Amino acid sequence: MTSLQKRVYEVVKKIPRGEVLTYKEVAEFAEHPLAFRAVGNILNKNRNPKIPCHRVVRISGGVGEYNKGREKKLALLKREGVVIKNDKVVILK
DNA sequence: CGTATGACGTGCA
DNA sequence: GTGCACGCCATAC
Repeated sequence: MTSLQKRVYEVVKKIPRGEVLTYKEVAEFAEHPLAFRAVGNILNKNRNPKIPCHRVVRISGGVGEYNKGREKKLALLKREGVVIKNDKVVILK
């Protein structure tokens, strides 16, 4: 269990329902701004249901991948109130 | 220890 | 808007 992994889990765990963070944001919050690549890896290997990893999307708004399938991720996000436009997450700034 | 791969991002043609 | 090359970090072999 690396510290990065711990931080990533902490951050992702704190994502409010109906909101999403980008891999880059998660990396920033985890104090490893350049490790967004590793963030994806960590989340991919993660099988902990306490981690809402489906709330982590691409910076371009794309939903990205998911260990249970992109469609599943989309469905979960929609169900939680996230607005999806043309298979892309609408990130309001 | 070097290489390859992956839930990614950026830059450029 | 699309496609491709490169860079980044962690993990698997």
